[in-house]
Amino acid sequence: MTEEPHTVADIARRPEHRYGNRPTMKDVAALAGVGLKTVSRVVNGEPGVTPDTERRVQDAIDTLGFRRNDSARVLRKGRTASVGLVLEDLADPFYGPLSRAVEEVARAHGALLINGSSAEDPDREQELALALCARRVDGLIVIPAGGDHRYLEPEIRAGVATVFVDRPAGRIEADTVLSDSFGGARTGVAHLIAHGHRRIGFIGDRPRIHTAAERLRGYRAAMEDAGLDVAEEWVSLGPTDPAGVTAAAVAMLSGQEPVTALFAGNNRVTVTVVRVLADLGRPVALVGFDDIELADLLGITVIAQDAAALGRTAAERLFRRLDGVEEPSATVVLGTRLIPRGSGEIPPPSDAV
Amino acid sequence: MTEEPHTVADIARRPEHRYGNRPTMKDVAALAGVGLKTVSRVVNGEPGVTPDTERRVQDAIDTLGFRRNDSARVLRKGRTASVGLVLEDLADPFYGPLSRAVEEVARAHGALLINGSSAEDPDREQELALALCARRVDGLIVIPAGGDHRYLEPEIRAGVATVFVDRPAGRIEADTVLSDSFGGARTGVAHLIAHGHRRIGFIGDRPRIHTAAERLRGYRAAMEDAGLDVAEEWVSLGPTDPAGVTAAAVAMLSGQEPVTALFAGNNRVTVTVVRVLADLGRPVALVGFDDIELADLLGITVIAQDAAALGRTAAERLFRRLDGVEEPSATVVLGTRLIPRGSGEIPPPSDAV
DNA sequence: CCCAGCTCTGACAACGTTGTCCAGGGCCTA
DNA sequence: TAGGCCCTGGACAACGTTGTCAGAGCTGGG
Repeated sequence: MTEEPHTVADIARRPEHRYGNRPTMKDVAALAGVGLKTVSRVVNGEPGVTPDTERRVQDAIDTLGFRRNDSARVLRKGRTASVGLVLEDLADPFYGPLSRAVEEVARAHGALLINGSSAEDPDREQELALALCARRVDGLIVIPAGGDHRYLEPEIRAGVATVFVDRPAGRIEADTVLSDSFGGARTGVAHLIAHGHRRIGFIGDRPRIHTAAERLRGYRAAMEDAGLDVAEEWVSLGPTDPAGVTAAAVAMLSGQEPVTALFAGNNRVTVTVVRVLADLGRPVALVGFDDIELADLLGITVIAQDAAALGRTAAERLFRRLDGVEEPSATVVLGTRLIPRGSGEIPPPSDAV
Repeated sequence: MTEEPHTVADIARRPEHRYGNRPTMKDVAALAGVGLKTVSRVVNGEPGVTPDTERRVQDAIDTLGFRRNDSARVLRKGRTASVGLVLEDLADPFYGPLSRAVEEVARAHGALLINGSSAEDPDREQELALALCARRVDGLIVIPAGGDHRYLEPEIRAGVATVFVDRPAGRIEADTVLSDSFGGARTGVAHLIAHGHRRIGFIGDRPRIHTAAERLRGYRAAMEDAGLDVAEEWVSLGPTDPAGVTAAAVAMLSGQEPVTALFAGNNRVTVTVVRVLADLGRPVALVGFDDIELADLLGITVIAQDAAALGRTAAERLFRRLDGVEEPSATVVLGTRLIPRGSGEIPPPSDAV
């Protein structure tokens, strides 16, 4: 060492230190009476330091409350050991488990997860994803809100591993993990048809959302498979706020030829529809896409997708990329599961055709 | 500029560039034929650049797909414009809205939110919080899992603004935002007593969790207010996994003198208890702490706390600190609300004392 | 015609860390 | 005892950005 030792008081006295007076390795080195690099070695558990020196350094670290500045470390090393997750809304119960699953995988790989909500806004998705890239996350998992992800091309080319989940990427080729929205909806609607329904309503989200379009397609396919026509007034395509869904459901359930069954396109729609049906007083069959907490108690038949499996699969794929595995990008489609709980097995009223 | 222009191909040809061949400001400067600092000025929208120069720089940026490296920026500037949130479990529906509320406030202040789950493990909470500090987050919001937060003292002294939410900090003085667990539980239990119950069970979490202890205290206070004794077998203190709660509930509901009403200490407990009661076939009164989705349809009376308000309040306090407001640390307690929906208004059976 | 004052630009250092490389000292062997 | 080797520790550069400062070019007034 070349300078007189720095004490805690010395450092606290520095007038305008940027990190609010944080000690650096240099301070630790000065206090311990060793060189800068020796401190680095101790901090990183590198070999080549005698136990005695190590103890002196460790004491200095504890005395000063030193913590390594990862920004500087990242700058030097080029890897941040962090991955980003851009999702639609953390408050949506579907994304909690997904995010948690990603976090667990990241943790197992020693990486930190940074996530943000796009609020279903394409601009905000882009802003967030690029902000994460500016932070130099090693990888990115995106639940697309928008339909054009070419803005990520420079990043991907620059080496940011990227995986899309729940919805496919737009106008770009990339790894993708999806639930089988088409097949799930088709199964669910076929289930209603098998229980005798002929007039079945579909309440889903705007078709610019890929899963919503796929579920609508599944609905139409099931109807067509059974040789049934679809009246336009049986189909509602968002928005899916409670008021919109309530209005749509009420419309379908009234009039000359009301639907006798409903298929709900996602968890939020299901919840609202259940409320409408509870007020209705007349039994109407219902199958919902996505499982919901307490659905078993309410006897709601659902098409369940495994949010945690989606997140886990995507994260594992991401880390395989980060581990250097080179393979062509692929799309993985995870299956869904019909869980009959009563509401989907209600027969149509006898006076219905 | 002093070097020959860098082209996209030049940069791609670099053998071992650490960020997977990312262009830097130097590259942009070389391609645009300007100095380094001019690029910096353009990127940051600083004045003093002629429109013509700015256009040349912007073109080079677009051509190369340049994105500023925020790690280097942070290192230089000392502020990261990011805050960390350490919570218990992102998959818990209570924390989704809380996290989302924090994110919204952060966004409004131009900051990014980094969050992680402690899984209710004190060691993991510490590991996560310190990892966030190493990333030099400007501020930290913590939902404590452990009871000793002295490990944060050096960080706080070094200028990391810190706010605790939902549970108080242990052995350290800091800003805290809480729900009124004691008052809420007392109100809920008093509600059951007002409806005629004398033997009331309490199923909560381990008392080392502050909210759990407070709710237990509220239960005991309400019972004492009414001059009622509490039998030890009426109180279950976790764990709150479904099996444990089911066993506890079944035990309290059987025997010579079963309880006629239950108070559930949190949302997970409530859900499990509702399942048990559904299987029981006999009406038992229930009040739960925390609101749950669909609780209205199931007619569950709850003590509701506002998770989003907790998050918002904490985040606002955090950013006031970051904006330089100096004031003594304080604890804010947010009120709870009793929402009667039926289950809490069931009277005891007539043969009960 | 010259210089003051402005605008625009660029050279340079610094942020805190890690990788490279070299020096010095102790120990073993011949 | 001398020479070589290994082990420990330190000096220095570099990562990509921003703040400081000074210089170049231009305009306008004296």
